[in-house]
Amino acid sequence: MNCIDCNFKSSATKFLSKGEIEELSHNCAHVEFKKGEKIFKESSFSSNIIYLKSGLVKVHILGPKNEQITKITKASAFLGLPTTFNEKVNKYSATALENCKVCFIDLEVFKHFIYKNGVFAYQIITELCKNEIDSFFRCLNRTQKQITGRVADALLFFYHDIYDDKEFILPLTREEFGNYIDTTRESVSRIINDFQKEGIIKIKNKKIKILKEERLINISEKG
DNA sequence: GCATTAACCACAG
DNA sequence: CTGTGGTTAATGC
Repeated sequence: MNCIDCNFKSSATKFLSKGEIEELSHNCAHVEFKKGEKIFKESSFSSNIIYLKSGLVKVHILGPKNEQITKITKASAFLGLPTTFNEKVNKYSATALENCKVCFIDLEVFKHFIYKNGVFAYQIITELCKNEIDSFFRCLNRTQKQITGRVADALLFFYHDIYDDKEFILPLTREEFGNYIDTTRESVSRIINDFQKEGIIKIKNKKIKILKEERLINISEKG
């Protein structure tokens, strides 16, 4: 496996020197996961940085009551920075929502790049900052919007950030959808059906088509 | 009080 | 796994 020819390089990896790419090649394992498989597991040992090359993933933590879906990430992205960088044990799990291609990068080698290559480090920091801002907004939305607004948010998220298409297959069960936006599967069902009755979306099982984006944005903003 | 919101429970496809 | 209906608790006019 040679990383030079990889078509899925992260914005950071593009700034590695020839020698560094070579070093990466020798310390990186490519693995494929099928939909539904766990990529890494909370409270298990890990000494790798995990990079998602293609596919879609849910990141989740087991809470006292149920599984909380922290975020949904599509490629390309680093999955296990905060969980591995200064920790021996994973603080959360990641599960494939679609078939995924993933690279496991040796932590020591990765750290070495950070020490030696400033531009590489800068790119990593940029990604981390973006993640933090995203999580701030998700926190805000979760706590200050009511469920209708959160469902609208999530639908717009899938449209804008994940599929870039008004019609898509929801990669989550109703239960997971609930865990993602902090509510119950029943509420998700009801609100999605209400949206359909009002002609805002069209839904058949997991297949969703957004008909009135304006209305969704409006609902999302109103909370 | 009365209405709204949302969780919980139960039952049925 | 989903959808629906009834019930209940909390919150807001």
